[in-house]
This record gives sequence, C-alpha cells and structure tokens, in this order.
Amino acid sequence: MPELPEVETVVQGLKPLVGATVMHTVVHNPQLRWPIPSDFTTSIQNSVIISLKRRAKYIIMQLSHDRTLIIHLGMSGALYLCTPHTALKKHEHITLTLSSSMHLRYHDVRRFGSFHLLNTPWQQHPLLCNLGPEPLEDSFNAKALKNTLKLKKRPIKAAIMDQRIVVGIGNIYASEALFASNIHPLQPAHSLSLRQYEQLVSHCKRLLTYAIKLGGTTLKDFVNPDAKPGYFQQTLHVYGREKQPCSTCNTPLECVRITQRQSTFCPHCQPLKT
DNA sequence: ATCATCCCCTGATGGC
DNA sequence: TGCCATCAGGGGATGA
Repeated sequence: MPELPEVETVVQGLKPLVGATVMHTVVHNPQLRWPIPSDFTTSIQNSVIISLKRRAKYIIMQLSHDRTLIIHLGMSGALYLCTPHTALKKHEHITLTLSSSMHLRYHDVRRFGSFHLLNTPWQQHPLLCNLGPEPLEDSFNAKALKNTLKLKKRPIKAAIMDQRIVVGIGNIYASEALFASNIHPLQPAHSLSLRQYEQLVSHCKRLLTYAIKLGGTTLKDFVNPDAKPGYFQQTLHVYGREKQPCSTCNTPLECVRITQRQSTFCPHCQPLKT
C-alpha cells in the first residue's frame, strides 16, 4: 500500500510530466472515495502541468490557470504511464491523455483513493488545511510533539497516526517506530518522557528516510501498479508478525487493536509503563 | 473538544 | 471445487 515513501517515489517518478498538457480525459469509473464530478473531464482539459509535489500522502499537481489536481492513492491506488495501445486493466478508473501522447492511468482496486480538481489554493482545502507537520521537517521534533500531546490520554500509536499531529505515518511505520523506541503502543501519549519522544521522533525520521531511499527500487517499476517495494518484505520487525519471535529477545510478539488497526508489539521490549 | 467506532471496497485467505 | 465469512486499511463521518 502506498505510504509516504511510496507517494514521494511516485511524485519523483512523475516529474518528467511537468510541461505536458492534458489533452483528453476519460473517467471509466467515477466512484472513488468521493465521486468524480461529471464536469471533471472538461474542467481539466488543456491544462498544463506546472509542477508536482507531495504533502502528507497527497500528490499536488499544480496546473495552468490556477488549478490544482490533488490525488490521494488511498489503500491501493497507483499511477502509471503507458502507451495508448496498452489494454485497459480491470481497475483502471481514470485515463489522462497527455500531449506527449502517453497515457497517465489511475488504477485502484479498493477505490479508497481520490481526485480533487481545485480552483482555490490547495492549502485551504478542508482535507489539507488541518494537516500536521511533515515528519522529515525540523518542525517535527521531540519538544514540539511532547507539547502537542502533553494533555492527550489516547494511546501514543493512535496519536502519531493522526494526520493533525504528524502526517505520513501509517500503521506500518507507527508499529515499527514504536518497537525501535521500546514504547508500548498503548502507552498514553501524555505519559511519555522527553527522552522517549526523542527516541520516537528520531526513529520515525530514520525509518521514513530509509524507506524513501529504498523507494528508488520502486521508482524504476512504478509503471507497474502491482509493484511492491522490497522494503516491506525485508526490514519489518513487528508489523504483520504476530506470534513470531521478537528479533531482539525471541519473546512471541503480541497484537492489540488500536483505532481499528492491528498493532503488533513485543511485550518484553515494549513494556507498558504506568 | 476529544476519542473511539463505523464505514467505504475488493482480493486473499481459511473453514467447512 | 465451491461458497461464505472474515480481514486488511486511510481517514472522513458519526456519535458518545
């Protein structure tokens, strides 16, 4: 599934499209996370792609005439380039024909992704105006995070997966960062020491940076909607490893549900401190 | 205001 | 082999 590093990789891979014009658009299935409005195809026609960037897990495509296309890949979304002759796959919902005569296709099995075409500044959009800091920027640091969460009783794992607290940390990175920091996922956020926040922040940054670096292997395959980074297979210590021995102490890993998400942890290495 | 819970969707998986 | 139930998950909507 696309996490922050994969979205970053997709954005880098789409950079060659800057300068291209959207000649023609076909919406094969408008039923995504939010329905694509019927005027989408005419509204985006003849737009020039000015720039591409990432904010949280959103792809921000700046277009001519002060329009912005915001794409979220949801759980299973993928963007890839192909020729017009490439057969349409089952879950391809949108095709953009570009001036380079290439197709940019959106593929999304579970349709949790979204397309929004804006004519207002994207920073003001309801979905983006309350986002927390980027985890790799200096504004995400131990002191600021501890201050933000000093009165919050919710589990630390729920807090760091909250978009308003910090963006881009999904279930995998939250689980792995907490394991690396020896923090129990149910630990109330306000009860963490500054030292623990320093560990947590630094491991979040380290894991995301490492995954972005490995995203390079995804980059060359990004035309393949089924491409999965080797990162997922290789370096996970707790995610998806319930009942398997801890890589540090061999204690069987345990699993709790936090905000409807599986949260695997080592009961020995990640003690709950009361 | 703050949280936990529900829900959207499909493919993979497991039980029978 | 087929059929059904269960589950995963980002994150907005809902309700306590």
